[in-house]
Amino acid sequence: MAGLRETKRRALRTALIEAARGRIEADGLDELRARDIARDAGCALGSLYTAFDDIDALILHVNSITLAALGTMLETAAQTTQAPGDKLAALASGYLHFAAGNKNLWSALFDHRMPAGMSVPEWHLQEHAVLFIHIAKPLSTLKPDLAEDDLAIQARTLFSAVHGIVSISLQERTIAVPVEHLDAQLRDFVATVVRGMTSA
Amino acid sequence: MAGLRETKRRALRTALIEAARGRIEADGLDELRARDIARDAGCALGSLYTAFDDIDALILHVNSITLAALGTMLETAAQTTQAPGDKLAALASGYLHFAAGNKNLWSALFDHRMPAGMSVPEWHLQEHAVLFIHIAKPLSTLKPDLAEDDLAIQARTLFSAVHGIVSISLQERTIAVPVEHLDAQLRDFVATVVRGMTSA
DNA sequence: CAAATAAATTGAACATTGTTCATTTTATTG
DNA sequence: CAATAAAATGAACAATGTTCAATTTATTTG
Repeated sequence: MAGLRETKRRALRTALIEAARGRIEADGLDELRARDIARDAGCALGSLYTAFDDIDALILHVNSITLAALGTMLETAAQTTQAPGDKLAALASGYLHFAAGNKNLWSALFDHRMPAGMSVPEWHLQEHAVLFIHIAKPLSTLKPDLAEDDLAIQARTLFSAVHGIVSISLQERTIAVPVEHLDAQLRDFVATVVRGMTSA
Repeated sequence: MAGLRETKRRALRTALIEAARGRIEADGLDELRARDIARDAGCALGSLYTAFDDIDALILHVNSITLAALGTMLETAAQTTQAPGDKLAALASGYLHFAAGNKNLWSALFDHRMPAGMSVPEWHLQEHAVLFIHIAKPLSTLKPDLAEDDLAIQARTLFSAVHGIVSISLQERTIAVPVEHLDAQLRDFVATVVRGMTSA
C-alpha cells in the first residue's frame, strides 16, 4: 500500500475544506472558527495546521470551490440566449441569483482579507478571472473594433458595476427586497448600458 | 463649573474617535486595536469602555466623519458642471478621487461588519444616504417622468455600479493602475449609461 | 465647607481566538 | 522487525476585546 500517508493526508485536507465550507455556508465567514472546523472534520486542533498553513489557506480553497461553481453557472447562463445584449443580461441575472442563493459562500469571495503583509497566491488570483471572462465574448460582439486589452478592461468594468449593484442590494441593511425585483432592476440597468454602447 | 464631568467625558470621546480615526487612516481597519487606541488617546484600556460600548461604536463614529467629508466633497463636485450627464460624471469622478485619496477611511465604510446579532443603528444608516442623494437630482433631470421611489431606486443602482467599479479598481490585487486611467474608464462608463438612458 | 454619594479611571483578570510545540502514535524504510 | 520519518494530539502560548474590583475624582447634600 504505497501511499497510505498521502491518502490520509488528502482525505484530511478535503474533510477540513468541507468542514470549513459547511461552516461558512451556514454561519458566514465571520463566524468561522478553527476549533469548529477541526471538530467537524473529526481531527485535533493541531492537525489543521499540519494540513494547511493557516485558516486563510483553508478559506482560499473554499473560495476556489465557490468560484468553480459560479463559473459553470455563468457558462450555462450565457448559453441560454443568442443576442449579445441578452447574454449580458442573462449573465448579470445569473450572477444575482447565484449570490442570493449562496449568500455566505459568495460573500466570502469578497469579504476575505489576507493577514497584513500576505498577499493572495497567484493560483487563486487567476481563478477570480472566471468572474469577467464570460462577459468578454458578448461584449466584443457589441463592440467589434475594440482592442484586446480594452476589451478585458471594459469586461472587468461591466462586471464590477453589476457586482456593485448585486452587492449593495443583498446587503439588506434595512429591509429585504425580493430577488425578482432586484433582477428586474439589474436587467434594466444592463439594458441601459447595452443601449448606451450601441447608440452613438 | 457645573459639568466638568460632561466636559471631560466629551473630550475623552473625541480623543478616542480621533485616535481610532488616525489608526484606521494609517494602517487600515484590520489593524485597529483597542490598546493602541487607548494609548494614543492617553487613557487606560478600560476607559475606552466607559466612553463607548465597544470598538464597533467607535468605528461607526469614525465612519460618520468620513461620510460627512464625502458628502461635502460630492456637494461641491456636483456644482462644477451644469448638464445632468456632466454632473453625474463629476460625481463619479469625485467619488473615485475621494476613495483613492482616503483609501483606508473609505474602505472602512464598507468593510466594517457589526458583530453577530447586532445591527447598524438607525442614525448611522441614514448617514449612508449621502452616497446616493446627490445622484437623484441630475438623474431626475435626465428622466423627468420618473416616480419618486423609482428615482431613489435608480439613484442607488447607479451609485452601486460606480461604487463597484471604484471598489474593484482600487483593490489592487495585482498591479496598481494610475488613478487618472481609472478616472477615464469611469467617466466613459457613466457617459455610456447616460447615453443609454437618453436614447431609448 | 465637609461628608456622602455617584461617576469615572485604572490596570489586572477573563474569555476567546489562531497558532505552536513537546509528546505520542502511526506509517515507511532498510 | 528495528529504525526513522511523518503526522496526530491536546496542552500551552500570545494576542485581543471586554469586564471588574479597587481607587480616584467630581457632584450633591447637610
